[in-house]
Amino acid sequence: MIRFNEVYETLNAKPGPQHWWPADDQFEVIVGAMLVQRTTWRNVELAIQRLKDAGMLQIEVLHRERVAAIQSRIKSAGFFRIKAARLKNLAAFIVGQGGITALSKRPTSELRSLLLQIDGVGPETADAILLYAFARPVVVVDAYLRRLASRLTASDEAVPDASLREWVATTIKGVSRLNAFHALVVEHGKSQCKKRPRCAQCKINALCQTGRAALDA
DNA sequence: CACCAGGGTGGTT
DNA sequence: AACCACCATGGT
Repeated sequence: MIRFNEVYETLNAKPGPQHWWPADDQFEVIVGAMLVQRTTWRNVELAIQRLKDAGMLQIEVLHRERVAAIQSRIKSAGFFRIKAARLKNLAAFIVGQGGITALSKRPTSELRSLLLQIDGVGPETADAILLYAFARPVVVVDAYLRRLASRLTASDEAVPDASLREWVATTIKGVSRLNAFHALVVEHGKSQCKKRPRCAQCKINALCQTGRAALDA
């Protein structure tokens, strides 16, 4: 297995963005999680700000708002038609569940299956919401982590998600560490070479060099 | 001009 | 179960 604590330390040694998922409240985190799908955070920030300016970034308001009005505010985040419909539906779901406070009282596994019922919330978004909005100790498995893990294996083999979850969970303990770990993985992933199968050609290869030494037999 | 970004869904083999 | 097209704007 891969010892991700060494990966963590390696990535953490490099200076990077500090407070990673800035938001005023839990709902803003959840909205951001939906908007950031297949989009840059930069474009999501603009959309969130435009929602705020219109006073729409509140559950009850968004729940009542016209889809067309939501669309016009989030265009910068891309896929604005489906995302607008999903945001409105998301607000309706939260209202139907008795609000964020009520949801916060649910056990993690139960909350996860609830989130997965929401249209537009898949495994990754659900885990990001659990970790960043509800502060649950959850491993977020995304494309960056998969690629990183495959590069830490001897011949760039794909690592099953279940193994990734298990390995990260056993080496990265606690909400704050899991929080920082996912942030580090994403930040590193952005600058990591995607085309080469090996890390030798990458601009940032320090991680993969040390990372390979972190492999168990 | 092509390619990509902190995915998910629905349809086809 | 493994692909596939699609969603759409903004940056490089």
